[in-house]
Amino acid sequence: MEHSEENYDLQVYLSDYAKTHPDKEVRIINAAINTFAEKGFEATRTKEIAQRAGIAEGTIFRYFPTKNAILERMVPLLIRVIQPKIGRPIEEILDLNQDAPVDRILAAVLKDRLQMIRDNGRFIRSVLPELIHRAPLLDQLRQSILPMIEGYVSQVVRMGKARGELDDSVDAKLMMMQMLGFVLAYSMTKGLNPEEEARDVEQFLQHSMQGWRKR
Amino acid sequence: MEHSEENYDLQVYLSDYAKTHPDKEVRIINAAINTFAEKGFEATRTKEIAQRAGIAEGTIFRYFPTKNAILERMVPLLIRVIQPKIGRPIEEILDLNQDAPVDRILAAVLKDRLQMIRDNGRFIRSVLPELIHRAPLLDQLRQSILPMIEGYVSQVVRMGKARGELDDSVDAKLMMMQMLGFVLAYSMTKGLNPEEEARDVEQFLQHSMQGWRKR
DNA sequence: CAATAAAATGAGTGAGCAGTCACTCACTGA
DNA sequence: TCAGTGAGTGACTGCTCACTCATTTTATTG
Repeated sequence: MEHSEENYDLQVYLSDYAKTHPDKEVRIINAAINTFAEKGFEATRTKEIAQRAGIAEGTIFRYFPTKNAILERMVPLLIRVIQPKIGRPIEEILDLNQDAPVDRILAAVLKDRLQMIRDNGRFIRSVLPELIHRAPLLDQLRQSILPMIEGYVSQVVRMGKARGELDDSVDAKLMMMQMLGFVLAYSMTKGLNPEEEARDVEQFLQHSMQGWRKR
Repeated sequence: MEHSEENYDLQVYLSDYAKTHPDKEVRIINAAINTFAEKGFEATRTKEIAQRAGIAEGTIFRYFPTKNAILERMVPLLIRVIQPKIGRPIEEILDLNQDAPVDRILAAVLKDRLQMIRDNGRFIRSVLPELIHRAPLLDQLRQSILPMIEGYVSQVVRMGKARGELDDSVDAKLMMMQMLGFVLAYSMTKGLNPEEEARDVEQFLQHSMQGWRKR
């Protein structure tokens, strides 16, 4: 399908899991991530997962009882990969850079989100589409992500209001939706290359901040 | 799955197709839309489509060579359903209401989009998820929708600039992305009920317009 | 009301595939 | 040196399900 794209490697983004779990299990998950991302869960044959992982088909079932179980294992792993990416940068910016203007903080956050999606695109694409008709797994993902984003955005909003940078009418939920919407629309319509992205983020924030600024 | 939701009926939203095509064919498509929306394409058995359509399994294959062909037929139908919904209201507002302020036009457009998604949610949910790993079909859908939205938004932007309501720096593409993003984020996070939606749309536009207005 | 054509049916078929299991063999430790 | 172990293997199995087709039902025609 997309031959140009490189294989995703869990080792890079979740090295502690890769270190504390059998090599073969990690190889199976990696093979599954990449094949699911390319052709989807249903169209992926366990035979192909085995081939890509460089093992025999039967070995898969020593580590996972069913094909489904591979997908189920992937959900908490995806959460572990993206949750710290959501939390850490905001905390860093809030702690280390207390006096940066709000729009600089938001710009850094947006760029960081888009970078995260660029880095983990394959992993996200392998899991997310399959969750649409698996409500429990989707909820698991949603509930571990959305409240966290909202928490951080309202922290920024409180700070901005206290400093008199943001208008009192600004609602954290709506602001989160505007930012989430930007990230979503951007991921869907653009090819996600870093240079033009940086420009677009600036332009988006320049306009959005006008609407949020104290008046 | 979601028992509360009513069955989607193509007849309601594409009556000319329903009139010019065999009754059984329309029944099959309706049954497929609703079953795909509930369990997804792969998990849907042709037997179940037949049962819901009130016909025998074999009859499906008199109207469609393969199960896949049902999905492929659905894509142009979805386009036919949502394309006029995108075009007509904007044209109406632009033609009949030349002197309405830009933010009123945008509010009407946004509300109309959200209503369209509410009306055709089942149809969209039955088709869209299945296109993620079928690039040609997805492109077909994207290319018939995105340019149209962009065209209309730039029309509004040109008008707004000419009237001195919108700032010269406003970029139609970015504005489209902000609006598309709002619709996307809204569809994903909210339960889509009309009353609170109207309030949120107003709030969104109130802030966004601050950023777009002539200064 | 035959006679013929067309449409509809659903039991049957077989290709495809997740999951099994009898077997292999590298390694261990006695 | 060799019995014991268990991770690893891949041919095999049993089942599912999209699709077929011989038969039945319904529509059309003279």
